[in-house]
Amino acid sequence: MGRGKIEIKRIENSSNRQVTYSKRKNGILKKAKEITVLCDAQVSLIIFAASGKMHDYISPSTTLIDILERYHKTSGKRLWDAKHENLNSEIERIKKENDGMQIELRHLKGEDINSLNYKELMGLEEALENGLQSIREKQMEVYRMFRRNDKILEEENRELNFILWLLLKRSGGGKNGIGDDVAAIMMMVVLGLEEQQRVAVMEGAREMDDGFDQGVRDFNSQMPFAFRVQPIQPNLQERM
Amino acid sequence: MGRGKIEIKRIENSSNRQVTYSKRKNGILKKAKEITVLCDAQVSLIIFAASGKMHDYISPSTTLIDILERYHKTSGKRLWDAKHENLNSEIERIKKENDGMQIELRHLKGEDINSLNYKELMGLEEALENGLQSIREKQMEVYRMFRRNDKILEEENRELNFILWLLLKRSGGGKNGIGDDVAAIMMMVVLGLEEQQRVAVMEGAREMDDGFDQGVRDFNSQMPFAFRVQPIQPNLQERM
DNA sequence: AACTATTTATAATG
DNA sequence: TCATTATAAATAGTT
Repeated sequence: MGRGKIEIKRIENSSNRQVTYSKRKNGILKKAKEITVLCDAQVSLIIFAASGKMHDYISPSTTLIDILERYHKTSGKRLWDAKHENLNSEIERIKKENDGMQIELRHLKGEDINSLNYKELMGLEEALENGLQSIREKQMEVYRMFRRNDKILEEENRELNFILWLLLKRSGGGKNGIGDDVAAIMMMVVLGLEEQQRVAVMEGAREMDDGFDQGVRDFNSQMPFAFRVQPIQPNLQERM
Repeated sequence: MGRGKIEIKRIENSSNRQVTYSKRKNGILKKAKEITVLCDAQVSLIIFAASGKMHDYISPSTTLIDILERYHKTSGKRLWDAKHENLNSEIERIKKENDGMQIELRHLKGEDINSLNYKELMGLEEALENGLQSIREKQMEVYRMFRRNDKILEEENRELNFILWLLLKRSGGGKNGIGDDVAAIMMMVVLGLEEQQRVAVMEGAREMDDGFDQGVRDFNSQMPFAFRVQPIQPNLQERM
């Protein structure tokens, strides 16, 4: 239906092909609309050009989904069912796993155990005992960490208090005494020191004092307060 | 394109409509095939007649699924995704539930507890202790059931053995002895009796015997075997 | 994109 | 439903 008859085979000339595509595409769309109106038909027409451009027509009385559902029913062909079935079977699988775990959990919590036989009860008991043991070991570990931390803190506290006391005492009376502000600054410095350095400062402080033993005794009986310091174990707070 | 021009509106004459449908349907299918070949296009065409009859054409270089997938990508329209997404989200949901339970299970078994804080460890411990307690109560219950059952069986056994012994002893020598066959029948009868009746029979048997105490003593020392009887508690086997 | 010669589709008819 | 045919519609090649 044109100036000349053409064979139905791929149009090699690319631009001709494109033009013909455009014309015929419009023709088909028009025909699809017409048959819909004229004959009460329902049409789903999707056309992809070689370029990737898409054109479609769906009869207005319906939807593509509807047509596909009817297509599926009528032709019996699969379409997207495969995917659906995969998903469905995966859901089934996971649900089963789920149920199994749920039961196991309930059993471990001592629920729904009427249906269990003696052997199963023994197995459960063992599992629970093992679990309890692990938990308690972990708790003990945490406890030991606390205690260790406390000890370190206590020791540090004691040292710091002692230094402070020493400084304050000297500041008050002796000829070698230092001022309150200097004592405070020294404390801040000491607080920022590493362990070894702090020990060195301690040694120095001892030598500064006239009678060390007496100083310790006085310190133990007179020191009325303690410093707050940060815990040495990192993450300790998180564990509380 | 016919003997006369027609308006594009529903053909009221049913048979005309049907004829026109048939002709135009063929026309569209032909055009779809032609554009496929001429222009490298990919076409999916599904037509439903008002009668319900379906006709379709899918370009041979592709599949309907493929076209629908491309349609989905290109147009962004939903299609079957709603169902799909529902399934997917359910899978997600269940998987999460699953993971949660898995973690809980592992924790209850004392695994992967390094990340837990002290409070959580305490909670776990309590849960395990509760579980253990429930399990042990259940075990105790089963144990008591066994013991009760055993006691009842033992007692019954003893009584039956005693009766048997009594009968056999008399059957052997005394003037009041009964025959072996009669003794066997009596045993069967006694086995079928209710508790109270059996006790009554026992009493009778005692009176039958000349010296009851001596009889019991003899029985205890001479009886060489025990009867097998059915357990009284039903379902006891299942629990083993 | 428009034009138009020609082919093709199809409405009416038998 | 099938075949025929007059005519409308589609479109290939051209401008």
